[in-house]
Order: sequence, then C-alpha cells, then structure tokens
Amino acid sequence: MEENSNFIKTIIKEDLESGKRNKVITRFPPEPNGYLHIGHAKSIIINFGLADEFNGTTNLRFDDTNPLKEDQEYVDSIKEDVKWLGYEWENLFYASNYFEEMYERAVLLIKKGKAYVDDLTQEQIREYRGTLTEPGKESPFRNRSIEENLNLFEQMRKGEFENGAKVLRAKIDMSSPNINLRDPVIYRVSHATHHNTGDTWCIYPMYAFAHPLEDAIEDVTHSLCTTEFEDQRPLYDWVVRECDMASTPQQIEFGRLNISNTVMSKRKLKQLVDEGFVDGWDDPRLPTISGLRRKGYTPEAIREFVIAAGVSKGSGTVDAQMLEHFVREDLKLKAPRTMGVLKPLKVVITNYPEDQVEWLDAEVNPENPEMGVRQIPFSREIYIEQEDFMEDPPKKYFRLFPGNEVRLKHAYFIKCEEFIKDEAGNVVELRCTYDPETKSGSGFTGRKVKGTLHWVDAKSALPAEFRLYEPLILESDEKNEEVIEGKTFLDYVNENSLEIVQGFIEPNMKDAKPQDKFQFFRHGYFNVDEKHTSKSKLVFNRSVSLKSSFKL
RNA sequence: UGGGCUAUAGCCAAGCGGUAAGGCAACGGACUUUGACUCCGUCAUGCGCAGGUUCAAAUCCUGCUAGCCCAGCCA
Repeated sequence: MEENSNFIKTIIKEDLESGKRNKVITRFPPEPNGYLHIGHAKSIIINFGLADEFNGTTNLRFDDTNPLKEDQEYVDSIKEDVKWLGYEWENLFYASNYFEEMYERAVLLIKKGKAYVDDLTQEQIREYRGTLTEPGKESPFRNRSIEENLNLFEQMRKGEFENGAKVLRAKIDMSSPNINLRDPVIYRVSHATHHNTGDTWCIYPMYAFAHPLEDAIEDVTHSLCTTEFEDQRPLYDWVVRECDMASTPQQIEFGRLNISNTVMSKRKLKQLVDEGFVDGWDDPRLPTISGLRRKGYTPEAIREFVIAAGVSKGSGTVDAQMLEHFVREDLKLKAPRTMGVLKPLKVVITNYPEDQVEWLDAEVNPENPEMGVRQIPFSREIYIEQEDFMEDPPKKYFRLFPGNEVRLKHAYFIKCEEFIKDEAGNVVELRCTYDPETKSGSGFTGRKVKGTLHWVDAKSALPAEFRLYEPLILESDEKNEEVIEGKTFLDYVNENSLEIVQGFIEPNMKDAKPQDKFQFFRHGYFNVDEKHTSKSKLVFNRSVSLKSSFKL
C-alpha cells in the first residue's frame, strides 16, 4: 500500500494523530461459502496492507453465521489462498465461536426494550416493512413485555419452534427512510448442523447484528468493507452502542473491484462452474484466486495490480489489460526463456549434414544474466511456427517467404528455397539452406536480417500441449445500450475462450514441474498446468501473451 | 420516485482554496538475435452541467443531471 494515497489511509492517519486510536486492528471476514476471487484479494490487500503500514495487525475471521451455506471445504481453500497471496493473520477466528456472547447481547437488548420476538411470517414481515417510498408499519407483536420476549427467545434457543416460526427483531424505527433500520431481524431459527458448532445451536444471528459484535469483540479499530454495506453503517453503530460493547470499531466502505471481460460475483462464478462453462473453480479463465494461480499469475502481480488500481468509493471497471501488464512485469525477470512451437511446420535445412547435431548456448534470460545458460540441440530438421511462413506475404512481413532470409534464434540464418504443399494446398514443409558463417555468437556482421524466429529441433523436441485463453466474457455494445429481453451474462460467454494446441518444446524442459513458469519466445508467459500435466506430456497454460505491435 | 453514495483523459486514480500526480491503454521515434523489453516524446487551457462566493475554485455555496447500492429469516 506504500506509495499511493487513498481516503482510508488518510482516515487512519488522522485517527492516529488525533489520538482517537492508538493502534490499528483490521480483519478479513469472508463467509466460508465459496472460493475467493480477485475482488477478495483487493479486500485482503487493503486490510492486511493498511494494518501493516501502521504497524497494526489483521485477523482472518470466518463470518460463519449461516450454517446452510457454509462448509469446511471453503474454510480450507480460503486459508490456502490468503497464505498464497503472502499474508499472515495475527489470529484465526470464527464468528461462530462468539455465539454465546452474541446470545447474551441479544438478551441485553431485550432487557433494554430494544428487541422483541416477532411471530409474523416471512411474507408478513416483508409486507410490513413498506417499500422504498412508503414507510413500514409496526408488527402487532412489537410491544410484548420484556418478560415474554425473554421467555420466547429462550424457547427459540431451546428448539421449541420450527424454522421460520419466530424471529428476534431489533426495535428501531419502522418508518425510517433507511430500510435497514425498520426493525431488522437479528436472529432466526434454523435447525441445521453448523460446520464449526455442530448441533449446539438452532438459532443463528444475522450479519447485521453479528458483524459489529464480532468486530467489537476482537477490538477491531477499522472495519473495512465494500460500499454495498454503507446503508448498514447506522445499524452497525446502533448495535455496538446498544449492546454496550466496550470497543467501538469504525466501519469504512470502499468500492468493489470490477475487471473488464469477466464476472466478479460468487453467484455468477458458481453458475459458470455448475453449468459447465468452465471445468471448476480453478479454471484459468476465472478470476478466482485458484484460477489465477493455475493460469500462472503470481501473488506479486496481483498485489501490484490492486495497489495500482487504487482504493476509492467509486464503482468502476478496471481494464483487464492492466492486470496483464503487472503479470508480465513480474514474470519478466523471473521466468526462464525457452522456445516452444505451438503450431509446427517442418523445415529441412538441405545443406546441413545429415547426422550432425550441434549443441548451442542460449541465455536463460537475457534480461537477467544471473539465470545462466542452457544448451539446445540443432540439426537438419526443425520445426518453426506455421505463421512464420507466408507464400505470398504483404509488405513489411519479415519472417520466412520464398527467397527470404531470417535468423533462427541462437542458431543460424536460413533462407527459404522452396515449400511443399499437400493435396489440400496447405504448406506442410519448407526447404531451406543455412549459412555456417552466420552462427549466433560468432560475431558475424556481414549482412542483416529483419526477422528472428524461434524453433525446436525436430528429432529431440518434446511434445507438449498448450492451452491458450481468451476473455471468458465478451463485452458487447448491446450490453451498454438497450437491455435485450431475456439476456443474461451467460449470453456473453466467449465460446472461443479456450484453444488447445499440440506442439513441441526444447528437450531440456523434461523436468518442468506444475506451477513452473516460462516465457516461450515470442509467445508469452506460460505456467505448467497442475491438473492436466502427466508423466508423458507437459501441459502449459498461457498466463499472458507478449505485447505485440505486429499486425498483418 | 424515500434513503445512502459517486462523478477528474478511452480505463483506474491522486488532489482537500494558490493555478490538474501517477499507472494502464493509445500514438510517434530510438534501440533490438523476442514485431518483446528498455529509452525518448505526445496524450485534460480542463475536473458531470449551470450559476454564485473569492484576488484566486477540481477543491467552498446553490440548483440541476447521470450512474451505483438498499425493500433476504443471505453476507
């Protein structure tokens, strides 16, 4: 969070200077009901980053107040993702461990005449709540005696009522223009097994009541959340105050992160997974932390991106290219260079000795010489990229075409003498000649060529699979113009978001392991896929392509 | 249309009464054994609109307009 200024940082700084606070404690409070995505990463980075900057601490707290939706599977994945992003929590907490205290605070509210048990059905409660423009009306059960409320609430806890039969409501103001203050439900009956507390409870607190208590219990100073909770802030403060909490956390809201060409809500992500548009929560096309990890994005890149995008109350959409920029930026000095041919075209170098193999020196990363040198074999038959040859090229095409000479990276100049087509008219083989004097590293300056191609030695190359990704969601003009009847985001899913090709890589890649990252020359950065890679074949996910100003 | 919030370049975003940071993208050019990287340069006489206060306004005031959020016993 170092360099950039933002409004939350300003608030914290002032709180510390004015003496309002003498420490900073934040928390990252996910509900364990799904996988984390890059929007959560923003929250993690803000909460941990800000606390860090002011020598404070951050807790990881599972906001597990709804047993119907939560599961241990999610708490495990969330812990893994937070760690992977590079953060260490001060404490690991569960909101469900505070259920007893929350219950006591609810009893306190009842005793103060600030809460009551309501028998209205769910539908009735909705009707009584009023609308955005009309005030609500009070429930006929609103003025029960404190004794009766106390008794009823205890019976709720004891399991004497069915799901939905009764709720506990805060008694605030049914005519408030802020709907959140129209006697919000703070406890509901739910006979369900909780992943942490088992069958101990059959009543569970609602977020609006539980969250401020959780923050206060943990002595959180700055409770940072997204803007959709802004309307809840008066209620948040009301709960802290009326429950006589010793600590007074302050809720501050920031704008959610949106990124172009993708979706960022658990609901939509789940839909894409459930309906088979992708192959799981960790599909590299998804903005989930596990998906980005599998795609080859790094924690550093994600962090730099989030920091660069900034923190404000606005709700804009950041260009996905900005994220990609930080991935390239981070991998530039880290990823070894290597050559891989995605769509092979055989080239026979006719004047090269039949059984000769040369081992050529190649720097592992020209921008980071410390990474050393590797050896690559070169012989009479190689593969180049199909798109690096054109029979009849346009102007300024400086790759291979009949009569043209190019450089083979780390090797020699070769000149295209002839090309062979199959009966369908596809070019299937090139016949070239090489010039021994032009060997890389020899200092040859006799003539220059405009193009440098990557290649692999045909005999020793290893087969490999490459998975190339395009944006999952297509941004359409329609989407921004008139609303098309019945269309949802699923209608904008890109059917060509995944392309799988079979190619070849340098033989020295044989020991690459899942999550190893490389830059394939002229193609981009790739990550060894952990799911599909087998003993017999490496599978690479393209993390991000290289920028290119080349256009045909 | 009740309430809350937000409007600064194509996108994100600083700025807090003293004369518009930065990043992404884009576009020129140099360099180049990655059409990459790097480097150099260009990119808001303008801060949603209209008024007002002031020597001075993106910053203060008034009035509009547009966008986002809220009517779960979800979080």
